Amino acid sequence: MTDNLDKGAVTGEDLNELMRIRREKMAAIAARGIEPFGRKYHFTHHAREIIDKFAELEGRTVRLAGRIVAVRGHGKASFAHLLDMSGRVQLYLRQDVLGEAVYEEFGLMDIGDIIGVEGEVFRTQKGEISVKATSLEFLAKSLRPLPEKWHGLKDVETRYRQRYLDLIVNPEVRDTFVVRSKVIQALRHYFDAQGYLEVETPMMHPIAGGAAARPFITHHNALDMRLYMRIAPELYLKRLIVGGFEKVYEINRVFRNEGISIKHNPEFTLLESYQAYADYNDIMALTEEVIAKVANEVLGTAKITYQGQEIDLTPPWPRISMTDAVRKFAGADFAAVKTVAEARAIADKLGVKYEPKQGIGAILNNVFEAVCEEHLVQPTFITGHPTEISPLAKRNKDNPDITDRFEAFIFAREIANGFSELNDPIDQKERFLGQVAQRESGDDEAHMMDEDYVTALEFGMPPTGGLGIGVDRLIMFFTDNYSIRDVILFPHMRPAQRD
RNA sequence: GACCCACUAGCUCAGUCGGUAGAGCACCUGACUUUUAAUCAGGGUGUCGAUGGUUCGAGUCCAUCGUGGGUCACCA
Repeated sequence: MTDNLDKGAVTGEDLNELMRIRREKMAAIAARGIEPFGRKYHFTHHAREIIDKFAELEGRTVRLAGRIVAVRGHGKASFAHLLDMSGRVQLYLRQDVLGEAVYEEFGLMDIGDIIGVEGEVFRTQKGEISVKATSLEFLAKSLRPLPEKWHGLKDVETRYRQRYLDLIVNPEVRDTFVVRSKVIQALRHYFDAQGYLEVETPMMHPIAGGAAARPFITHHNALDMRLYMRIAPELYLKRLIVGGFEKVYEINRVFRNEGISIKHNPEFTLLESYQAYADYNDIMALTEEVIAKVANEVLGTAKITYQGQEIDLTPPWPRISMTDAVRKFAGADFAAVKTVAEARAIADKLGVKYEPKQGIGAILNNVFEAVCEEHLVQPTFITGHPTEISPLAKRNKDNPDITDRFEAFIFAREIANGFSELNDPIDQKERFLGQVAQRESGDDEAHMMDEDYVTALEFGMPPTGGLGIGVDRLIMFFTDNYSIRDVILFPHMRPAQRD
């Protein structure tokens, strides 16, 4: 494989003028007996600290390490800005302080170079807190020019493929991923504090279960067997509930072999939690609480603005059944529907599509998705999903055609899904058989039969409430990003060049 | 997968009716010891995504392909 970006990296051919000049500077540095690519540098402060603690640091000597992101030369003196993890601080470099030789070495430094600086903290005449350099050290010569200082890097393809550039020049991108880290930390905080045990279950499954999605398929050589990248950790987490862990959760990647869009990446981060002796009402309360608490912990407020729309995450969130939602927004009463023909008639009238194999429940869900979802801007729980589309959820006590299940919607997007878990192994096996029949009739997203999971249920699983939260989508709301690719460091892309 | 749009200098972008490729920043040369999108004088650095085609002549028109973005479908 050749990467056109690195063409000439070894041979020295095909370099554009900007890169050639940097190579020449690198050679000039080496000719002075200095390593262009340095070694360990002991720094004492970050840029942010110089600013924040100026009162105590003024006049003191500090050591900083970071990347040069701007240079303003004035003959025998220069200004530069140094960027590190914390932010940026100005450097002031004077020939009479550094000496002629070191000042010449500064002349061999480019925007993009990573350097170590020792100097004295002071404030310039224009009032900017700065560091007057007394020594400089090359830590890494940058052989390629950075994107432009003012417009930054806008080309989305380059931003995703070379995310490091995006992070260097676009501060808000850096902020997004700091928030992402804090959100995940806050989620762990919450579940840990509630007495949940964080666990890790297999990413490679002999049977891809726990969701309706097409899996990625791989192969284990030594065992000569097909394996699936997991589409959900659900069935393994519930095995742990059978094993006696009463509260478990997992935050990690799942993989679904589906289309890529503004809302979908083939691998995404899912939080799943299970609580024994609880039901879906408990889990709804947990869901609204954890999301509001994470918002408060990370953003300092439960009122967020997403795409110009204020969204209040403060509990409690309204709860409305799927049937009631369809009655409200579509004016159709599925509670009165007794036959598939009647359901189809409603769908036809509303212009909603359905497939021949779909029953009343699936058609109801189609109508809900087509007509109701768009209205669910403020956080809302939709409950009572049809049994037909919920093969792992417990049936409602009064109506076996629906389950004790909910989905949480924010800004018309599903953000969480939970239910009272089906713990009746006889019913579970029948549901699996129903799924298998659908699979055999061509639905490759229907669930597979998982005999071992049924066996686990036969040993007895306590009544359990379960939850799944799409973590990337949550982070999209918290960082006001419209595309899931903007909250995933390295979103999936095609290779830049194909043979 | 289908449809629509985009691809020009390192970056951000212009490029009219088909007639020798442009700007700002960055970069190079020179000046400048408190600037901050530093300033001043000079310098254009390019496989116009790729390959074919039409044409006297293609960044521009046509076809195919590639990559990206958006919408739809599937999904969370």
